[in-house]
Amino acid sequence: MRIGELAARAGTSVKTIRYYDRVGVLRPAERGASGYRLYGEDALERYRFVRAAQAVGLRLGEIREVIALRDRGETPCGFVVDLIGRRAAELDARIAELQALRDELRRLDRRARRLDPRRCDPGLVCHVIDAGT
Amino acid sequence: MRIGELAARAGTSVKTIRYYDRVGVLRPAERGASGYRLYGEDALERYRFVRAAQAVGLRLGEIREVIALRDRGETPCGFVVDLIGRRAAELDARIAELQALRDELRRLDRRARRLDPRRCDPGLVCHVIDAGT
DNA sequence: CTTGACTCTCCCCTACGGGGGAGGTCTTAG
DNA sequence: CTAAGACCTCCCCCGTAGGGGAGAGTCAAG
Repeated sequence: MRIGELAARAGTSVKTIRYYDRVGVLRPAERGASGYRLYGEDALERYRFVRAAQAVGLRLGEIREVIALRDRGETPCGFVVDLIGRRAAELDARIAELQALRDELRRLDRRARRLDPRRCDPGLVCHVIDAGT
Repeated sequence: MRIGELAARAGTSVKTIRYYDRVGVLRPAERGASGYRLYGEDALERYRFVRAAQAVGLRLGEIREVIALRDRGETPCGFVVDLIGRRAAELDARIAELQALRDELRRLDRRARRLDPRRCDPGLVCHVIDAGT
């Protein structure tokens, strides 16, 4: 099938399919004489895999590596578990960071309620933030 | 003082100070005859405010608005509290999202341990991810 | 044979906060 | 006076996953 049909059946845009070709996660089976990308039925399944992998936080570059392993006949499971572990660690760090920021905002908000806006120091931009430094 | 001295005293780069001028959060007091940016002592304090505001998640565009309010003689406290509230809500949503993803990764990891790599379906790219769809 | 839908490549654009470097001017110490 | 170092503007670059549109070739139906 051609790119338009694949995109329609996959429920995505032609641009996205072309982009996936470019980054190497979804290559067409072949190119027609006119240069058109031609895909087999398996392209649909492959597309769904890419989406599922993206949904669990893998980047297209990583997904490409997973697919390359598979195409070389190896089982990418170990590699995938590794990736997932690393992503989980990054995620934990990121969540902790955001939590800390969230706590800081809560603190600022409580302080803002205690401060009197009329007693704002004119030399500062805003005592809500300035004093919290 | 000129831009190099301000950057050194603030512990940042000249590029950053120029960028802050461009986006309007830290304007020089004046320009010398040669076009050089000239800053007063207060620039250092203003710089610190910008950093503090960035640290609590405000974007430069928002910081510029806060400063503009202040420069118009108004107290930006209410606006700042508003901004902080909105940022907190965004943060909550983002944290929940990342938590959900983290839980999904945990689930995948547990499943990967139960699956036998040797019984990977050759028709799929990776059963760890595929089956989780 | 023509027309309209489809496809191709190529290039610029998004958010965000700057970094790198070119090419030209200014200042200041020796 | 001259040379180094500081400064100026302007333009392109990073990451991520595409979106928008130009200009040109291709395919199918009427």
